[in-house]
Amino acid sequence: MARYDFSAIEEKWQRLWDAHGTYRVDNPGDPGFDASKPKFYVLDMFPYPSGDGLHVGHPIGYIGTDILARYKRMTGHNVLHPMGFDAFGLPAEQYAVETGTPPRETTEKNVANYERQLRAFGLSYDWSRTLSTTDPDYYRWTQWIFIQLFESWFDPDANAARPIAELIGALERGERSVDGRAWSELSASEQRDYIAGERLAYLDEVPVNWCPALGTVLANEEVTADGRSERGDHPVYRRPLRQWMLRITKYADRLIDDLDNIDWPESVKTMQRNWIGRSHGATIEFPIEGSGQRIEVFTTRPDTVFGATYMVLAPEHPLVDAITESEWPDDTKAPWRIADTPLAAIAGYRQAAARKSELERTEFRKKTGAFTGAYAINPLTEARIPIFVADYVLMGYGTGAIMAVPGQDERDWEFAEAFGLDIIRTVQPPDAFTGDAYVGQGPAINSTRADGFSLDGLGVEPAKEKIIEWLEANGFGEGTITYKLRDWLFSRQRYWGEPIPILHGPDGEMISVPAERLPVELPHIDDYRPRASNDENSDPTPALDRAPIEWKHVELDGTVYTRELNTMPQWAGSCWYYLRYIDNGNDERFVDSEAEAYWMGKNGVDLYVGGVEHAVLHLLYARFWHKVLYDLGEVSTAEPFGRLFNQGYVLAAAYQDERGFYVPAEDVEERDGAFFYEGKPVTQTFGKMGKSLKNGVSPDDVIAAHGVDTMRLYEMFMGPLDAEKPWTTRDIVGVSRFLQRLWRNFVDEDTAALRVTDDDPSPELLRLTHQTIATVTSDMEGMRFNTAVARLFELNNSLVGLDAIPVFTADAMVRLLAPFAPHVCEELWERMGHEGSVTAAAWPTWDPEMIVEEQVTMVVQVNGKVRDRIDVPASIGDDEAVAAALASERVQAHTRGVEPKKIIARPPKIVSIVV
RNA sequence: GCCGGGAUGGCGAAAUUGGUAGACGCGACGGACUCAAAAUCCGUUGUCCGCAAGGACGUGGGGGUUCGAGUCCCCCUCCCGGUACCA
Repeated sequence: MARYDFSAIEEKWQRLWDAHGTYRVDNPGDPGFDASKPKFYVLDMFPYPSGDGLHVGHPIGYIGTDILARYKRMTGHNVLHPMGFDAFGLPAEQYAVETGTPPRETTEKNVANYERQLRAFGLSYDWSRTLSTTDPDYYRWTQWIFIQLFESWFDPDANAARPIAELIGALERGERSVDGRAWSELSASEQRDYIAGERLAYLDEVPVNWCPALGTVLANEEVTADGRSERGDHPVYRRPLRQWMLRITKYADRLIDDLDNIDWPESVKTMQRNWIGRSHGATIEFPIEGSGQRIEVFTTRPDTVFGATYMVLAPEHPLVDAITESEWPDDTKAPWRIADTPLAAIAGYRQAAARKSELERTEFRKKTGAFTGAYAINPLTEARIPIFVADYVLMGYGTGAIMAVPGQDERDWEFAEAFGLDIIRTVQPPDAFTGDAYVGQGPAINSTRADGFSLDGLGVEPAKEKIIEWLEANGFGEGTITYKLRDWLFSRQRYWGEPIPILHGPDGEMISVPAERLPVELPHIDDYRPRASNDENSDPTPALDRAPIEWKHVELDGTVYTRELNTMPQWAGSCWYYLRYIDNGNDERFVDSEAEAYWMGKNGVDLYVGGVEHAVLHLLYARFWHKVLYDLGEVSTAEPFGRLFNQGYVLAAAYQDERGFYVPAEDVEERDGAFFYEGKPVTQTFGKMGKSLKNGVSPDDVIAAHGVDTMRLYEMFMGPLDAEKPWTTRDIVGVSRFLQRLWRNFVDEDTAALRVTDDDPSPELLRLTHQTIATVTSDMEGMRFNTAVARLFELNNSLVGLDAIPVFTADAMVRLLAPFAPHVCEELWERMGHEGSVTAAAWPTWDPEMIVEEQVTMVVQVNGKVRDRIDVPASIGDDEAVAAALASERVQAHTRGVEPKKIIARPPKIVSIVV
């Protein structure tokens, strides 16, 4: 028997799908739109089209969503299933720098190649809705959304974004004032600064991550823990720069709280909660001795304030200069006098701290610091406590200053030991406790003031409440909430991104580009190189600084403005693309409201599938933008993605030479269980398939060898969609054989005649067919595609050897398999005499009565061990089941005539006998 | 350290509520067809003892609950992912 070659079938059906617009879906208002059907919006995270093309690990999620999209069509849904390209970003620009090829050309070429590969997978996208974030027709609206952010402020009373015009109106009408001053009392520039400080998009001088090698600043999210750029692994320096920021921090609470309303993996929710990092606690003000000033600290443990025996400021804290003494106080301990004066000690320490890399700060956590010579007063104990500067306190969190409580904090304990500071326990550790700092629960101790106020005996939570009350009553602080989340640094100095649509006026005022002037198109420039340098003190100059002068200057109503030259980060385009698919031809609005209301429904995107690597970045940013649009009435749901699913990575064997470098896996040979590359031995490891491990497998090769339906089936059969799974090329033949066998079951090899009969199936086959429909349907609903395929294997195997396939079974087989192997099933569907695509066929139904077995195998256990299996009627009752069990010779051999102590009957599954 | 997920044959895995552990597939072994190979078809395949009938063991390790545990509870080990001087 020859292997059947499906390539002609696959080519034919892909051509017909395209010609007939099989996967196009209408919007409300379109002539073909059927409003009676429920909607299902199933979305893939769109790819960045790299020059390397796709490997077989990429489409695993796309195939999963495609199967579900096809299943939902067959169960009577209007299915929106689009695909596009996230095409701004560094690689195209770096390629441009190396070769002079404009990023647009590179991007268009890569997009075309990606689309070709994706189409070859037979994915049922509505390609008429495709988009690329780099299309001016698309980024016009990205810029428009930025303008909405710029023209909005966050109204704390409404806990929502509102148009900035409303704020200005309220100020002008006197309904609001600025720090007690009437709006009219403010100068024009004061008014402008105040409004600028309220906008959701604003310029601010902030400490940023400046990467000289990339010539741009980076978001916190783009910098690794050891202080290097996630892209390219270049050093990143902290320095203050004036940059565009988005006020995401105003949404911190809603971004946390609304996680409760969406069906996402718990791990992703946890990552977002941790990233936002909400902590409840208190700010406490410590008066500085001999000065009217106070140091404000944030603590989650205000109940331990009686144990605060010293204070620490971050090296960058603005109060450091003001409080550092010029001479050591007389009672300064000798080890604290690390220089001639406190000023010299602090200056030296700050210099050393600034020189330390992030890596050193985190790797060697030895506590270091310097005494300022100044003292603060603990407002509870009224004790004099020394003020130190130390780099274990970070300027970026809380207030950049802490009260140190060594008794209850491990870091403070370490520092106190190193510097000989007092340690007072204010929480009673359990008797068995042997450690140093005790961070657990327990009654408060040593926490009584001279005036009688006391926390002693209270647990941690009641003590917190009581102390916050005291702090508020006595003007030393209040209960507060602090977040780790910072505002989103939104400007980049790169070329290949959306220009920020802002104009700078001659007096420093800023206006957004009028909507009718959008998009602000990227101008042509000849030299794409970032002003890269290894000098951390070099200044970032936007690439658009090299744009023609005519582009940079804009005249509006007789005033000449200069354009903002920064561009947006890569995340911008992916923040709203799921909305544009709904209505991507619209040049009046970013999305038609009626179409948006229909497709986003009440849960937004019904299923969003992608890699877990976007757990915080893309998914947090997109939720933020969506909420702003929601507040402004532009979209109808509070959350964009009602259900999120993370597909598992595809792993593959990778090979390292003796230097540890990866060698191309496809060129490695195996001999006697050992591996060789160019004749030299290499070692095998396993890892995520991709360029970095040089272990990518090209889908083009797999399709050429086995056909695309085989590839689709194999990717689903490997294992659960959300698990990571190793790719094993050898295993593909299993699914290939399945399709070959299926074809031979349906089509006579010699005559090409259809082997389908009108005869009824045998009772066994009828039952198996109903059972298969039932289990595959439930597997579809649960996205258990691996077991669905296995059930179809079983049904197919049962057809081998039949003279002809009963049409009932043949029909069910083709419909059930169509979402997985659409090309073969379209062909069989046509040959079975159907008009039109199987895509439009109805999903088969089953009769619950037909799946019930009449005879089943009942297990008999004696003392918990299986001793016999008896065929019994499925309807058998307790007494008959027990009788049948006791009658078994094998069972009697183990009960040895002893009267059973206990018999548990669960017919028809099991009878359990205890002797 | 903390948070989340996981560990089942030679390999990928299955077992939806505690009820026949290993469905389905790969590989391996034996056979049919063939000059031969590929392809295809049939059979065997958790481990150990046994000619067999049969028996013992078996879901990372240890303990527990139960007539019965991969599944529930307690303790431990290892692997993967995230995060980390966050006060």
